[in-house]
Amino acid sequence: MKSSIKEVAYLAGVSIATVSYVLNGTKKVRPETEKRVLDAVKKLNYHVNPLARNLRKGESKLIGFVVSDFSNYFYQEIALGLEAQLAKEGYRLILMDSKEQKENEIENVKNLLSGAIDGLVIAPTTEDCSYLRFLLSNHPIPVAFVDRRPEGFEGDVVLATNEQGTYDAIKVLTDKGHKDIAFLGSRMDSTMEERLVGYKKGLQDAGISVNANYIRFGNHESVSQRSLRHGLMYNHTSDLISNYKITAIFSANNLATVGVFSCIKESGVKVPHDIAFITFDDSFWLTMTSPAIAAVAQNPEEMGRVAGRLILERFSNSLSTRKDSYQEVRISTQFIERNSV
Amino acid sequence: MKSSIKEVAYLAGVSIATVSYVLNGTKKVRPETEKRVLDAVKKLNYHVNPLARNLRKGESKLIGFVVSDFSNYFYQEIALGLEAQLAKEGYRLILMDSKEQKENEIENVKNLLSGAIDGLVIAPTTEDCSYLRFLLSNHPIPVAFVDRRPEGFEGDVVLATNEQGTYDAIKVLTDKGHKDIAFLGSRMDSTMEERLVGYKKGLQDAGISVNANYIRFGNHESVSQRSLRHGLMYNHTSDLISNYKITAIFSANNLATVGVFSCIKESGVKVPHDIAFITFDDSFWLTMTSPAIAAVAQNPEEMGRVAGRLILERFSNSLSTRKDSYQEVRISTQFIERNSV
DNA sequence: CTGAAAGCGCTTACAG
DNA sequence: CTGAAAGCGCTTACAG
Repeated sequence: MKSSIKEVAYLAGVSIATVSYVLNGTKKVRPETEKRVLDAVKKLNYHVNPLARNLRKGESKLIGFVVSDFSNYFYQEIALGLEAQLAKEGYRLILMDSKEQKENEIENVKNLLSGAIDGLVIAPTTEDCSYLRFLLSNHPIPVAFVDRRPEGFEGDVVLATNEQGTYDAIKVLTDKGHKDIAFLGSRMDSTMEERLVGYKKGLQDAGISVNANYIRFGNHESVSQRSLRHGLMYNHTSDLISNYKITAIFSANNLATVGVFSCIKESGVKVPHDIAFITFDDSFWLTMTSPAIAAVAQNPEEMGRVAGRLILERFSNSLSTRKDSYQEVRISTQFIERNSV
Repeated sequence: MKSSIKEVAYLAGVSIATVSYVLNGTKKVRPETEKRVLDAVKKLNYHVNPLARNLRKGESKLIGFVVSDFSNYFYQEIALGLEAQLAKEGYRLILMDSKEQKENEIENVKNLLSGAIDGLVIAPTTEDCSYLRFLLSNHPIPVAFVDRRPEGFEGDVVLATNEQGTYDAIKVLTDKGHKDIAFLGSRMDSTMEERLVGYKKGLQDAGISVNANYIRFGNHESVSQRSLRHGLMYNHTSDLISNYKITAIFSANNLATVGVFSCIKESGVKVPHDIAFITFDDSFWLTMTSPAIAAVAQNPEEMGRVAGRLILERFSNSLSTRKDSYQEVRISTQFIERNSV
């Protein structure tokens, strides 16, 4: 059933080179000849064999996306933007989930490399990306990172304005007179560090001193949205509510929020009357709760689009070898006011 | 930097055939020879060029997944299960979002076919899949469908137990004495039809007659979770609450629920006191609302896994040409009781 | 146990 | 404007 370029050439009475020229528009061909080729193509319902083209051109038009936790909708939206951006230039996305485990991440990259990919986008599970030095030593493909800045390996990076976003939220709280504001983050990393800086600056600018008891983190373990409901964040929140005189909580990412808000809800604490609440990361469900939850919205889809753009630029500008040109792009966040403050 | 099989052969003092035999274990090779090859491989940090292997073997180890609406977490979880299942056999997933538009779906399939894929999984935007007949006529690859049964094209299908799941939920309501139960679905299709059958049977078995006014649908337009909040479902709910004496609402999918619950919440109706509420499709956020929302949980991850298994079976059994062997697999749903009933 | 050689189906200098 | 031919880097009958 499947026909090859040879059959087309034979049927059209030309060489396979001419068929290729017509199909790719790489050389001028006499209109009459072109028609004969096109007729033969249609008659045989011929399609170029991409496997052969790939080998010949040394490219696959495939980009790998290794994502730290695909069950987190934040990353799903990044994938959405990335896919859309790549599609514009005829590239396609291969998705691999690391499930918050570094070893899976490494395995995924290896797996991707053993297939054929032209570029790599990574949302790393932890900042340590030194393993890439070895893995990529014989694969000169561009790599872009999203959400966390890598250590031990260089590439383009796309991050949110974590510090500013948090600062904005804290300012909303301090403007309303809050002085005892807790900061809860699911786990410490470079991104969380930036948010913490925003928190501290926000307090400082309002003349409030930082209380170390009010700052809590989860652990580096793998955590799913579901298990988080009654996990470490839940306990931290419970402790803060019971034993400290906090009047506001800033939850520094969507994973933490699941545990924090579960606790708030189950404790019968009134939001915002007893405690005001703001979360980093927006989602549609934040309007389904009572009250609706104010949020610092990231723009994950845009982050994905930009990561895609950065990778694609490496192909067109053939900058892929120029290490000095790596870009760090910040995507701005936006405070979304709702009844929880 | 990149070395080829030739260089390995040269360095090891053997033929390229022998290198291939060692690397693939396809033929017995003298241990001593094997060691020389392996040493050369390590020394050169050689990796097989997948592009060449693909051409030679006529496969890409790539499966395309064309998903009707990737912003819907239901499909994201299917992708998760599918990816995991395929990874087990060394296959990788290419993801394409149709954004609820048939034309995008067709474009995605074309795009995928013009690249190299060994199989296709489709969550179709509408049941009409006759376009595949033409597109796949020269691409003899297996196709599996999830979530909706295709019309005009055959393949393996994975569906939830839509009728039974709905029946279970309605029974919970009728057992509690509800007689005026509304059914709201975001749009009519084969899957929704099955749920509607479950609804009607549930009422019938409880000796309650169906009231056509209580059954409402959205339109076939593209709908995002966000825009749905105050869309057609919201209006239907508002109408039902204001003008009919309903005591319970069954929302037949997660998209509808966003609009329905938004309206319930904003209307100040007390759940479950004034109106009991159950939704099809579970999600973590259903416990964040007040009250938590009871749900008929599908198992999208399992649906993805099974779809992957069905595709992989077609490769190993070389059944891909046997049209008569198509399977329809039902993944069971589970009622999850929460305070909304 | 090992190798020479064909061939997967293209694209692209090169020649005319 | 068109074609003969090299070659991308593998795998695999086939021969010995």
